[in-house]
Amino acid sequence: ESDMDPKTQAKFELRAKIIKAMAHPTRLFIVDELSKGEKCVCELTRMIGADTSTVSKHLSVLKNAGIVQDDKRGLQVFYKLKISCILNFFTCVESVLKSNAREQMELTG
Amino acid sequence: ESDMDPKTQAKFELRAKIIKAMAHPTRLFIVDELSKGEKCVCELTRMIGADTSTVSKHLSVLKNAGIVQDDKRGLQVFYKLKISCILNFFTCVESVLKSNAREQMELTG
DNA sequence: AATTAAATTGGCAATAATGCCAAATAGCCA
DNA sequence: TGGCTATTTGGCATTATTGCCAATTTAATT
Repeated sequence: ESDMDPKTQAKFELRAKIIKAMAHPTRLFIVDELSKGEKCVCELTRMIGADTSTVSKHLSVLKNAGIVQDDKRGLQVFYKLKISCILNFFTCVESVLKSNAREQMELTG
Repeated sequence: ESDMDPKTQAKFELRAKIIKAMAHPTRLFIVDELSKGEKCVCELTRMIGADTSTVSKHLSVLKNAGIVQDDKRGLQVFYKLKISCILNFFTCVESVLKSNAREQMELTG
């Protein structure tokens, strides 16, 4: 009866996992920063202002999803974007926000 | 010291909210279906095979984010996509998945 | 008015995500 | 080796998300 058979379900779960990896303000910030070039965990930690372990875990979520890749050089681990189309997310999210704002304006007058 | 001042924080939280709305297999399925044309809650419920209230709540998450819009006609409420660039998400997610699969292949041999 | 169908809302238990601390690991250098 | 720095991992309390049931709302039909 339903169209969400196990195969379809699995397909969308796989896709959701990738998007879920982006669905956090800190991780969006990280992706935004990495779009400008690779950075080590220490620098991202400084920028974000959270515990190193917290940042490390956010990075592992992104890495696990296949969005970033790491490169250990000496004591530091450098992260960089693996898939740049991820940045298109921002463009679209921007237009959703713009549309929402316009709507708010119309309601407020 | 940190770059994540309250303003920047708020900016990324707003963006995360939109992406979070997409970060669920059922909601991705819904967006995918709506990309083919508007559908009523009843039809989506049939396709998904979950409780009506569950589907309704998923729709309200998408609506709240500004991704879909509803239109009540008689007994039914029809939902449709409000922002079509959302579909670009799928394209990029697809390439992440493809890249991940390729990597798996290389590891497996 | 009563019934029925479609959808939303409230409530709640189960599960998942988050972020800190503490501890462990890895690599450098004296 | 010992100490130091960068990072990851384990553990855990707090909070958020999810999905079902029950109850309510809305609109059509008899």
